[in-house]
Amino acid sequence: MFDDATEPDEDELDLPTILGALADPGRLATVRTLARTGESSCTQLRIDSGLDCTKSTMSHHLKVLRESGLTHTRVAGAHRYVTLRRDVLDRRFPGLLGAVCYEHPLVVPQVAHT
Amino acid sequence: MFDDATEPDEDELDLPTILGALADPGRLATVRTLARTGESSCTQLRIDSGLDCTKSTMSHHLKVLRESGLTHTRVAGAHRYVTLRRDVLDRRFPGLLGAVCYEHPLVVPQVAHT
DNA sequence: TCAGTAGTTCGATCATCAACTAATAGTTTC
DNA sequence: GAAACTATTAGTTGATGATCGAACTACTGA
Repeated sequence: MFDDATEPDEDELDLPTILGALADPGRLATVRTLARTGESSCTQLRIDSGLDCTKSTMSHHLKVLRESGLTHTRVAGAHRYVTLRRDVLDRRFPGLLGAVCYEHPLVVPQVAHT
Repeated sequence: MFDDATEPDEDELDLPTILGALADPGRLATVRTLARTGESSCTQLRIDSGLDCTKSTMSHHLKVLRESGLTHTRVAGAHRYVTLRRDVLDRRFPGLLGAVCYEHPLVVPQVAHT
């Protein structure tokens, strides 16, 4: 009765859909956490991402990420392990993960000094 | 009575907000058109982007793009000219515009041949 | 001044989505 | 099998957003 936990094929990826999945601050934080920690679970991601939400909400976010094609879910017993689909995403949308995952500091105007 | 047509400052840009603006297929097409053609008007963008929508809808999309910080609007008489804020965006989110504006071909599996 | 053009705003509709509580499915352990 | 645990699903509510027609503002030029 549970989902197959399958994600779309590489040729089915849709950029607006992916951007929509990333447009939620919680999901963006989750993707960044995945980029940093690698494979993780629903419970662990809720901790590491610092999201203050219920399990069901986190589960919902993970479903949106999976169905957009951003993540892959590996079912193993009572656990589901989520990973970023780096290879696929880098092929279809080169530079996107990098641009989105790493915080860039605000450029502070510099005053020349000796 | 009309808007000031001002956009947020560089330090106010918010990535989820920008991704949300780009998550609409029509707005993504508009941004790509702007990247290709440079400064353009509401009417021209509606033609060049191939969006089948009314003026009011296009105006709404342009407002979302402007308020997200993606575009700048120059008011000149009866016209409003829209441009992509390349410099600002490339500083705050390096690689994002490139990843989002240029369509990458599907990689077709290759068979080795002599 | 009046008609025409460019673009915005208003108001309404319809769809989507985030969030929650509560219930359920499946696994592991006792 | 019962209990504990992980995670998903169902159902609801409230908010946001896409779209449109119509009215409106603002400028241009005859």
